[in-house]
Amino acid sequence: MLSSPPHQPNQNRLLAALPVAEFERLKPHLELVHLPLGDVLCESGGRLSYVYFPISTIISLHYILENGASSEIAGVGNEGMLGVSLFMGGESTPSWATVQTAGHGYRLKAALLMQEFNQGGSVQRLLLRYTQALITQISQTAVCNRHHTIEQQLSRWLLLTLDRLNSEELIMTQELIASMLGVRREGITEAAGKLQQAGIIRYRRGHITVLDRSGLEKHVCECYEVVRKEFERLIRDVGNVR
Amino acid sequence: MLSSPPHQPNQNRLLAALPVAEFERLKPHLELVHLPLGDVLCESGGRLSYVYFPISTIISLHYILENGASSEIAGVGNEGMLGVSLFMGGESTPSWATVQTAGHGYRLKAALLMQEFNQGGSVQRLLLRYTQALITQISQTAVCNRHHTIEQQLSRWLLLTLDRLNSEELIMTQELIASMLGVRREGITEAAGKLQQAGIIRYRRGHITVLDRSGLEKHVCECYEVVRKEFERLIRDVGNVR
DNA sequence: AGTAGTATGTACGCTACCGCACAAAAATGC
DNA sequence: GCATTTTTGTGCGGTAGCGTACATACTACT
Repeated sequence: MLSSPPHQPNQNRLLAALPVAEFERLKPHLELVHLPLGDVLCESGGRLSYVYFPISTIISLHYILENGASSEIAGVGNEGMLGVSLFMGGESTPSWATVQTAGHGYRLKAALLMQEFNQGGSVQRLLLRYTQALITQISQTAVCNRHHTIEQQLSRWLLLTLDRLNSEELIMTQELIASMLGVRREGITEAAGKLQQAGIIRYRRGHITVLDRSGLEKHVCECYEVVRKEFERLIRDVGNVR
Repeated sequence: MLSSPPHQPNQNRLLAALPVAEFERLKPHLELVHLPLGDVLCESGGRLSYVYFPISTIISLHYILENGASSEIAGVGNEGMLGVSLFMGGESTPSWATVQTAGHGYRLKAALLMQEFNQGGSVQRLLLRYTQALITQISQTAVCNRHHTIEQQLSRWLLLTLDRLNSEELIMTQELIASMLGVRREGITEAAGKLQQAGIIRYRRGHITVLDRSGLEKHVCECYEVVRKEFERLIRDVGNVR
C-alpha cells in the first residue's frame, strides 16, 4: 500500500454541514484514526468514550440474537456518525457497532461532543436531523426484511455501501454480507451470482466490483431510494434549516 | 357506552415523568381527544400540527410499500408520544401514523411543544430519551421480522399491546393484526389458533382476550423483553437522569 | 511448488410462509 | 327473522429461503 490519501474532516458530510464557527471549534479536537475490519467499537449495552465520524470507513450497527443470528439495522459512513445514543441521553443501546469496511475516520471525545450539543443551536439541530435520517434507515430495513427478496436486499445494501465509498469496489466476503443481511451465505452466493450473470457486478474472493450502477438501480427495491432521499433532505447544509 | 372513565394527563407516562413545573406549564394546553379506530393522524411525508400523548389509545407507525404491502415499525401507547419528527428537525417522516386501538389521548399544538423543547432542560432530555427507546423498538422489529416465526412475533405484539392498555382484552381483527405484522391474515389465524389451543388466549370476531399472560411470556422471543426494558430504563422519572 | 486455509459453488430435502379459493360462522341491518 | 356483510377456518399447491453436506477454487504461506 502506498501513502494514504489525504484525509480532511470535511470529507465527512456531517462535519462539512456545520457552520464555519462550530466546525473550526471542533476541528482541533478531531483525531484521525484507522479502523480495521471487524473492530468492535461498541458492544450491546456498552458506552462509547468517543464518537466517530467516518471518512473512508463504514461502521455497521447490528443486533446479535440469543441464538447467534444477527442482522444489520443500519450502516454509518461518511454521511454520518457513530454515537447518537450519547446525546439522545441513553448512553448505551442494545445494538453493536463494528467496522464493516476498514478505513479512516475522525473521532472526538464524547464529553466534547456533549458540550457542543448542549449549547443547542446548529450542532444540536444537525445531529438531531441526522438521527432522524438514521431512524428512517432502520425503519426501512425493518420493512425490507419483511417484504423483499434477498436479491433486492443485496442490491439495496450494495448501493448504500457504494454511496459511502468513493470506490466501485468493496472488500467484502459473501459470508460477511450474509451476516449483515441476516441470511445464509449460500443465499448471497445465489443472489450475487444472478447479478454477476446480468453483468451488473463482478466478484472474486472478497472483492465485489460494481460494473453497472444503473443496472443495479433497476434491480433494487424502493427502500434504497427512500433512505437516500431522506439523508439528502435531512443533512444538507444546516444553514438551510428554517 | 356509559360515562367515560376519567382521564388525566399524567396517565401518559411521558407526561407523568416531567418535573412538576414543566408539567403544570403544559397542562392548560393539553386537549383531550378521542381517536377512532383507523383514523389517519399522519400520512407519509405529511406534517403534524399536533403531537399526541395517548392515554387509552394506541397509535401505529407503519410503512406502506408500492405494492400495497405494509408493516408496522413501532407502536405508540401511554408510554410515549406521536410526533418526534417535529423536534428531531425533519418535520415529516416516510411512515404513516394510524389509530390501532380506539381511545383517548391528549394533544398539544406542535408550536407549543417546540417551544418547550427548545428551552432545553428536562423536557428536551425526556423527549430525546423517549426517541431513543423508539429507535430500539424499531430496531428490534427489524431483527424480529428477519429471524422469528409469526407465532413469536404475534406474542411479542400482543404483549407490547397489553402493556399499553389496562385491559386484558383487545378489540382487533386478525386481518388488522396481519397488516401490522406484514403477514397474511391466514398466518395469524394459524398462530392465534395455536395460542388458543394452549389456553393462552381466547378470541371471537375482533376481540382477543389474554387469559394467561405468563404463558404468553414463555412463547415470546427475546425481542419483547429488550424493548420493554429499554423503555423502563429510558423513561423513568426524568429527575433520575444523571 | 506444495500445502493449508479461506472463500465460493452446488445439491438436496425441509419448513415456514405465501397466494388463492372457498366454506363456515358470527355480527349487523332491515 | 332473514339477508348481507364481515370475520374466521381450512385446504392445497407453490416458493423462497434454511440447514447440512461436500466439492471446488483461489490465496497465502513456507
